[in-house]
Amino acid sequence: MAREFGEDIREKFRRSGYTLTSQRRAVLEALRETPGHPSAEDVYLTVKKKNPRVALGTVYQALSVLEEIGVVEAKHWNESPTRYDLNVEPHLDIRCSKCGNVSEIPGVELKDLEIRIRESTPYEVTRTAMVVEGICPACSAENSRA
Amino acid sequence: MAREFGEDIREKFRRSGYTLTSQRRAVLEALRETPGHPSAEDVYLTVKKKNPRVALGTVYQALSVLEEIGVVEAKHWNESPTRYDLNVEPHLDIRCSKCGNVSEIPGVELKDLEIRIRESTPYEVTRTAMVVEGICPACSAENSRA
DNA sequence: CTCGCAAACAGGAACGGTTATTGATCCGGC
DNA sequence: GCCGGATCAATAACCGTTCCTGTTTGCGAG
Repeated sequence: MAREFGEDIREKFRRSGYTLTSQRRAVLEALRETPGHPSAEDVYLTVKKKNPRVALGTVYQALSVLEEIGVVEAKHWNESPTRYDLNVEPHLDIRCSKCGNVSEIPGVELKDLEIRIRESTPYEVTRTAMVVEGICPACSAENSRA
Repeated sequence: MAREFGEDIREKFRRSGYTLTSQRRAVLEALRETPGHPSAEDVYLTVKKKNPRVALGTVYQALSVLEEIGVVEAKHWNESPTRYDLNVEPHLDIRCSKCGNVSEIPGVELKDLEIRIRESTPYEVTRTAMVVEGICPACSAENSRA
C-alpha cells in the first residue's frame, strides 16, 4: 500500500525548500484515506494510529506547509473547524448544516470564473474558495418525518 | 441622522418573530457606517461609542440573528476573524493577505452560478459564499520596493 | 396603569480551535 | 563521526466565539 505520491507533489516540495518528512507524508496519506473533508483533528487521529507519537501541533504545521506549497486546500465554514482537501482545483464543497458532512458538488465548472476574477481585480490572486451550505437529502427526509 | 432602514429589513424581523431592538438597530447602523467588512469586534467598538454599556456577546448574538433572517452575510477567512457585510447578494470579496483589508470585486456575475449550483445538487442550499485572497496593489508595490 | 411573562441584555467565565514556545531529535553535508 | 539547521513532541498560551447567570426591558392581559 502507500502508493507513491505524484511527481508534482515531490516537485512542489523541492521548489519550496521544505522537506518531505515522514510526518508530512503521513498527513498526506491520511488525507487520501479519509473520506469526506477531514478537519485537522481528524487527520491527527488517523496519523496517530500508525505513529502514536505525533503531536497535534505537528499536524497543523504540516497542513499549513502543504497548503502553502499548494498541495492541499483549506476551507472555512460556519460552526465547523477548517477542513482540508487534496483537491486543489477550483471546485464546490457543500456542507450540511444539520449533520455537518461535507461533500463535493460535481458538474459545475469554475475555471472560467477564476479567470474572470483575475481579470476583474488588480490584486494578485493567490487563493479562491467557494463554500456552500444547505440541508442534505437525508437530513431533509428526517426532518419531514419528525 | 440614522436614516431609517428599508421596509424589507423591518419585514424580515416581523416574519422571523425576532424583535428589532435598539441594540440590533445599532449593530445595523455600525455595519452601514463602517467601511470595508468589519469583524464582530469592529462592530462592537463602533456600537460602544454611542452606547458604552453594550456587551460583546450581545453584538455576536445580534449578528447571528441578523444573519439568520438574511439581513447580513458572514464570510470566513484564513487568519482573520469572521467578517460581516450588509450586502447579501452573491458577490465576491477579496482579502489582502498582507494588510488584511477586505473589499469587493465588482463586475463578476454570480447569480447564474448560484442557479447552476442549485440545479447540480440535491441539497436544499441555504448559503453560498465565495472568498478570494491575494495581494493588493499597494502591498505588492511595497514589496517590490523593499 | 401595573402586573406578569418572555425575550433580550450585560457582564464575565468558559470553551475550542489554532498558534507559539521550548527543548529534544532527526538528517544532510562535511 | 560531528556540526548545524530544519523538524518535531509536548504543552502552554491565545483569541475568537459561545455559554451562563442574574438583571432589565418591552409588551399584552387584566
